[in-house]
Amino acid sequence: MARRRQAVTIKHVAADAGVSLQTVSRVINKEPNVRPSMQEKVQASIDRLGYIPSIAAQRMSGSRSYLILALNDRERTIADWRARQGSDWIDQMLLGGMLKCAELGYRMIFELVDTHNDHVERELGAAIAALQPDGVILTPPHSDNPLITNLLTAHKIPFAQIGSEGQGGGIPLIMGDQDAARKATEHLLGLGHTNIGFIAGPSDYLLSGWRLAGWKGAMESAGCATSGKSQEGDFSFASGAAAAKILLCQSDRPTAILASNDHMAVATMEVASELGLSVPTDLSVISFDNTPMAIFARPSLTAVDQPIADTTARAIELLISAKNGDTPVLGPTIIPADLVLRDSTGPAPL
Amino acid sequence: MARRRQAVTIKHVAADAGVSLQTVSRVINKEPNVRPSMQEKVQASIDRLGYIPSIAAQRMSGSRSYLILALNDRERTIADWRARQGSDWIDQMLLGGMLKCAELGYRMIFELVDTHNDHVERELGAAIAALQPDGVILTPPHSDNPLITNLLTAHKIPFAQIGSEGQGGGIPLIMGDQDAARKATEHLLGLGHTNIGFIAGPSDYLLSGWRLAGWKGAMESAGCATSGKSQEGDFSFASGAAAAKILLCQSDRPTAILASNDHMAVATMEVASELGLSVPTDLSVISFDNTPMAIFARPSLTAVDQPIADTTARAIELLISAKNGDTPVLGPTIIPADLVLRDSTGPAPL
DNA sequence: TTGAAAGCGCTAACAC
DNA sequence: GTGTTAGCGCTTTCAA
Repeated sequence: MARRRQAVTIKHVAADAGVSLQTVSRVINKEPNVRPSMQEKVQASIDRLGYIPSIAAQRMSGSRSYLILALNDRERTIADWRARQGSDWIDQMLLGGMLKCAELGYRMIFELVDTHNDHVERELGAAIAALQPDGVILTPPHSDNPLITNLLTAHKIPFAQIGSEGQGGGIPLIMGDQDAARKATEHLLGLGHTNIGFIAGPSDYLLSGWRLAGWKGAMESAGCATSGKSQEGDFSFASGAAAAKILLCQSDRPTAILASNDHMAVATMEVASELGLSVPTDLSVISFDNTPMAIFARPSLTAVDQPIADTTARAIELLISAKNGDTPVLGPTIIPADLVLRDSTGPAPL
Repeated sequence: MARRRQAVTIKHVAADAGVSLQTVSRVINKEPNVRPSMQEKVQASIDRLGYIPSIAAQRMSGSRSYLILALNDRERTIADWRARQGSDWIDQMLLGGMLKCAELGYRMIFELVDTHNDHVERELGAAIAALQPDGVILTPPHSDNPLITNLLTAHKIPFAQIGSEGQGGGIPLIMGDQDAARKATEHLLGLGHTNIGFIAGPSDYLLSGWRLAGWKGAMESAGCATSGKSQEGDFSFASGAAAAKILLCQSDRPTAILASNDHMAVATMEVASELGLSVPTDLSVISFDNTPMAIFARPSLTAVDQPIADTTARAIELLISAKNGDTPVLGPTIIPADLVLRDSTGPAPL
């Protein structure tokens, strides 16, 4: 295969504009100290020749690769893809991240890593060596993995930690779980519910705690009891069903349940149906995440949306700012989550 | 920001192993004419130092970037993402493509292009100049777009055309639509159905024709009538409902319908329900694509799976072979599609 | 404000 | 079979 050469290089532009390579480089990188007339002349040549810099060459000589690496857990991601159940986490990251990258002249590359073992360091190290990304986006459950955060810190590569409060020294972003849980609970309170159950996520996810706190806070502010009204699941359908069964078989049965993800909410509706309860007449249900499952459930689920796209987009912006040496934002960036109203919620039964 | 240097370069390895750069390069690239003892010694240094070549440097000097570009239609992809209805085309491409790339030492980068206007050339040209990909994967509806295929041909970049018979000079891959349609129809015939309706996709999609031909072929082989039993939709829910209404209001109503995608199949079930027909007792329904919607539909849909992951993986293999100068496969590569049995099909009513 | 020179990490081409 | 040399396209450093 023939040696491949760039069609139009910086040399062509320089020759065309009658200036040095360096001046063209300055124009490309929007550096100061270029006379406007020069800048215009060079830009005209660039446009005329349709010149686009090679990112490989930029990376070779300069300090940037114009590449952002997004890391996801290998096992979970592949399992979701194979299940074809419409878990759209990756799509939403792509939606927010790719478009924002494109806007800023960057590209996003996905990489899967094994969180469970020590391969992480080798795998991530290889990706860093091969690509030299300008920034890395970490996602749960490894946003706070010290093996990863230490490695990135050592390499001086800025990184965003989605769903983390930023212990690792990166840029933390969280999705307003606590506020959203409060909002969802308040919505139910507004519908007249006072006995509202909660199905929590596993405690090793930080967001499980945030969601729980939001529900608890809203309940307590309204003077409603929370004791004995919450059960922990592990995000799976089975665990949701088990939790729902416990809550719904109590003598003082809740008239509404807030479940920490869509799977557990669907399970709750199924259990309700088995018990002869209809949703939303006898029981209102609200879920978290708003994956496609929430739309397709019958009745469709009122859900707290997870603003993955917005969060990823913001992560990209902050990463590039950090790379540019801008002063970092203090504290975690919170992306607010909306409540999407559908058919699984209604007024409390009399 | 400090100038970033590679931690371990080919030089370090060469020094460590006491050989020339070139020898290390030969080992990395698995070139012949390296004495086994040399190869082992160098490999030992590589392993010990944890050396990984920089793809930017490889691209700069050599003829490969180790990057594969996957092109998708901007408008449709973004619309799907925003709808959050679980269309998992991109996920499946990622599943098949990313894993295969990783296996072969490549990376996959996604890019969205506007198919509708002449921006394509500018957009794609820019992506090519910036990334210099070793191969490009084209997806419907622009697998045969001459603006794109000509540009790639001119740049001598190998490209795969998914869902195309290969008019553009690329590597064509198709997903066995015709065979699958035949299989699906035969499945219905096997259940005793003889009056089987078909809802076609829009005629500007090549695969619409293939699916239609498969149904027609199976019907004719079985001696069943096809005239008046097919209606064209445009893949939307509304068009599916309209087509189903026409088919199901005929005096000689079909006992089974094969719809060219999941949306139109769900619409068909809804229309059946309105007409007081129950699925699958009175009417069997089979869909194409097997997106998450097919799982969540009630009853769940028996569907022809679209093997996007397998197809993408194969495309990567063929692209890299082409890049290596291997002799191309003749004719389109056909990836067989399976029929996934669920609850929307049953024996023909008596 | 602009230009010239050096070099990033690697491979192709050629010499030995 | 192995080493040497000359770049790839760009930015950095330094000089003018």
